[in-house]
Amino acid sequence: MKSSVKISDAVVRRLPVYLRFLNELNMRNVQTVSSQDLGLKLDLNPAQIRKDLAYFGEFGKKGIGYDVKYLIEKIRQILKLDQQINVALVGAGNLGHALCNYNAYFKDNMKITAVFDNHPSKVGTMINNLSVHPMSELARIVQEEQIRIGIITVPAPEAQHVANQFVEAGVEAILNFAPTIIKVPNELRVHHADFTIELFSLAYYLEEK
Amino acid sequence: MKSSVKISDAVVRRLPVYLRFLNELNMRNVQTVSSQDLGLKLDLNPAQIRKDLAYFGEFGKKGIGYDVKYLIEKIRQILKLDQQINVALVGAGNLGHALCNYNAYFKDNMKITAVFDNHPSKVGTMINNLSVHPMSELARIVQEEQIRIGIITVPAPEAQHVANQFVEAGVEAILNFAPTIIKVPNELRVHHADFTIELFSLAYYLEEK
DNA sequence: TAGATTGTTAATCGATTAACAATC
DNA sequence: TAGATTGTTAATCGATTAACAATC
Repeated sequence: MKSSVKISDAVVRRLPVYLRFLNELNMRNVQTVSSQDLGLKLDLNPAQIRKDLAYFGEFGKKGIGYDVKYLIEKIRQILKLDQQINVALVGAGNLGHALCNYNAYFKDNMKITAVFDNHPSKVGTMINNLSVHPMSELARIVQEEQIRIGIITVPAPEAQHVANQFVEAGVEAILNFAPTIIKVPNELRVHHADFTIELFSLAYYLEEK
Repeated sequence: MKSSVKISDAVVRRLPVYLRFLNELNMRNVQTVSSQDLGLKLDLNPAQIRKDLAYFGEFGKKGIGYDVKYLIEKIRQILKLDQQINVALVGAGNLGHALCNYNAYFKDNMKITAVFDNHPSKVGTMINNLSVHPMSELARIVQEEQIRIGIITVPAPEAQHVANQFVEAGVEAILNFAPTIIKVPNELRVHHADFTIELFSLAYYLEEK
């Protein structure tokens, strides 16, 4: 792993895409894959894939390609998915519910281990095997369960407030689904999963009527 | 509107962000806003904002800034949100449900007008005021209701199949929430709303433990 | 008029792609 | 050995930012 070189966000975001397809190949018992194969399937330039991977080490074999199992292991290490990462979710609506359903899919790396919501009709109910806690317990549970990532699935007007509480509780990163920009201290990382942007920008590409 | 110049996707994706904040300003009865103000609030470079807008026309006034109401109108035109755009959704799970709840939020521009799911326990149930149809009715309803955008909220293994049916039914664009890459003919536009990429890439930025 | 702010050009920065020696 | 494919450098392409004349 060549440290010192700053890896761009564009590169980091392609790693999960590689990982997902590699897992698929592995399940089909494919041993080896070339950047050519990957590029074809993922709509990416093979040179870009090789360059992305080369930031982190020499994972391939000239003339052969990449060993699928080995590359999976390496990308999991790079993304820190070789350790369990606990996640808390605030907002037990339909979206929050949907995300909890992914727990199975994530295997044992990245796991939603606590759900919060302040609405009286939600507190105490169960989502899968997790009970919904009131926000007053956020700080305590984040500490006790060593939760490192917070997911926000509340309506936009409440998102900043929830973010503040996550910051105070000590999470290291936030994934915000609310369609609004939240401000946090520099040492935290925030990603936005804002589908309204995807949907509205899609409209731009429709044919003129 | 200077046509001929190809507008990059990065520019197009910022337009909904501008629009959202402008709507907020408008609701607070703010008359005018500068690229400076916008940049501060949206974490963007003011020069970039001016350049983005200038691709489409001269919307501002030197020394003053942009008229909020006027700019809202213009961006809505650019994004084609000044006409109603009907949307179909396939996959009546929690995620599909969550998206249907946004209908109110979208006012009358972009509207989910039909929901589909092939699971017997779903067909015929109601989501808000929409009844869930079987997939066999997709083509007919897309035509009858002039649906132009398809949203996919089914599990990954079914996503490509649903996409094919959308293509056949004649939608112009697809928003795919399934964590897999779908292939469609070139004349269609596909956007991916894949939160697993956001979540996994977030892990990369956690502190080494 | 003086201050503010646009629209736009030029400069910079960064990301993608092509090309190819090295080598399995 | 011949063919395939990597890792990496150099070339290209595109996006962001700085700077500033124009002007409200």
